[in-house]
Amino acid sequence: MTRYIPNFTAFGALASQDCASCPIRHRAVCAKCDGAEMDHLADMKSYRSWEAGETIALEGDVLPFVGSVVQGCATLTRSLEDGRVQMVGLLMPSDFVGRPGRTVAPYEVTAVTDLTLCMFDRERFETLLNEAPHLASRLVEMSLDELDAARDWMLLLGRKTARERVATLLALVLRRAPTDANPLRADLPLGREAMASYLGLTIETVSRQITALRRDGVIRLDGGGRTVLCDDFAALLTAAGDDEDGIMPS
Amino acid sequence: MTRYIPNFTAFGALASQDCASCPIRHRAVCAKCDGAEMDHLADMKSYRSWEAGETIALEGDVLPFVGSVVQGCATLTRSLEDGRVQMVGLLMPSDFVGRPGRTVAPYEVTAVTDLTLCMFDRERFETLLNEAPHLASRLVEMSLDELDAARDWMLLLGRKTARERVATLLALVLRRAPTDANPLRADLPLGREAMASYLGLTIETVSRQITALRRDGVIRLDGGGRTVLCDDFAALLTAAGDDEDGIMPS
DNA sequence: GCCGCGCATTGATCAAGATCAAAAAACGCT
DNA sequence: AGCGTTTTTTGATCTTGATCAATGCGCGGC
Repeated sequence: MTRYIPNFTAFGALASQDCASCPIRHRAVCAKCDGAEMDHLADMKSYRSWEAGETIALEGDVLPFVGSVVQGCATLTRSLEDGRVQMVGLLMPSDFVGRPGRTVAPYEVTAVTDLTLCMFDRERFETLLNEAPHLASRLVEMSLDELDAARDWMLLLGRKTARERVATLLALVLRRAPTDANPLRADLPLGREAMASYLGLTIETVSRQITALRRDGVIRLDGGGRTVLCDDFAALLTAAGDDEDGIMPS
Repeated sequence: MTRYIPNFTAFGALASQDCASCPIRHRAVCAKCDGAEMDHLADMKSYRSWEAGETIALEGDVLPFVGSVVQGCATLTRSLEDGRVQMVGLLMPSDFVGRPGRTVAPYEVTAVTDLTLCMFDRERFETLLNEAPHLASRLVEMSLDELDAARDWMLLLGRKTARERVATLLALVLRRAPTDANPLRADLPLGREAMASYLGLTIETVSRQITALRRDGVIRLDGGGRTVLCDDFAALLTAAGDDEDGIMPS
């Protein structure tokens, strides 16, 4: 039974196969393939880094690569002509980036922390995809998980209250945090503005709801509001309006 | 250059390859494969119909098949414990249903009109996927298109006004309508309740916004509010807050 | 035609969150 | 440490869409 984490990081499911850094992960992708194909993958890789705040691609840019996050954190955003912005995805380590079969990025990709990507030339990756059925069918599953996560977020954006939205995001970040110790603790990769953008709210509302959750003893803050602590994760999930515990049968 | 329709129907992209009914479409999927595989597909198919209003699967149900819509219209919905419901997808003819690699349906699937599906046994389809790389890599692209559509909808749910949401949905329905004649005309497959569910609004708000769009001369109604007419599609797109015309480079 | 039911529209009021505005922390820099 | 910048918090008010409550309309049955 594997832990199902309902967010935009389903591509990271690969990382559950004993590999945290990029090269090992891509080896895991091809676990069912023979050694030759693994070498082929290793051969195609390159790395690149961006600083916090840098734009990786604008809406409509040609993206010549696919790849995955090695370190750091990036956001995907879509916007309206008049400047309204909605974040549609949050990329964390081990998440997949890019679109085999499509040249153009349909949303803006921005590094929110210093970021390193492991990249493959898109066309060569597509060729590989056509030759390695296990890789392709794994990628289908991953895309569909990603789709489920997007649809979960639609439920949040369409029906949840401000408090539930904020609690949901905090729970998501805490779940993905490296430490499992009690109390749960995680550094927020996103500032208030990015959180608001992700949640379909304004900065002020996010701030007020965080204050309210703190007042109610559901969470504590540290490090100048950049670190969340949680003693009672069940209470946080209740505040998120969604007390399923994220365990799913395969 | 193909028309990019930003909704949940990206799976229908297959239908652009000269095939409207299900068997032909699946043949198109395997256009690059050899004839034997096409026959294999034909062999595995079965059909089933549901009446308007019937539930096809509940959240958490085991879905033993994958397939596609031959005729009619279905909705995907996700809900919170307290009864709040959000529609997360609208399935129209030629759209794909189901999740290779996953047994459980993560949302409720309901027929909104009389509906016929063309189905494949899920496990046999997965086997096929592992054997036919072109099919798998095509399915990756389709899933990613579907993901883009879901993320477009996140922008709508997170940032658009009630008027923009309603206009967006009407534009979407008109775009998918069979007739291209002027004035544009389409029967609404969804009642006000389903529209509200899709748009993250209430029935009353949807009704008021439709009235307002009618008052402003952007649309007309017919057939007791079940048919939309539109003389000025550009005006509708403007009201949708998103006047890109849906043309996308491949 | 007339009745009854479900669906859609319209109206009055309310409340959650947005907006406008200011104060308070946190952080980087010299 | 001191200063300026940026981010976060807090406060007051306004607006959009939700809620509560009728009313209207279309359609099928007899």
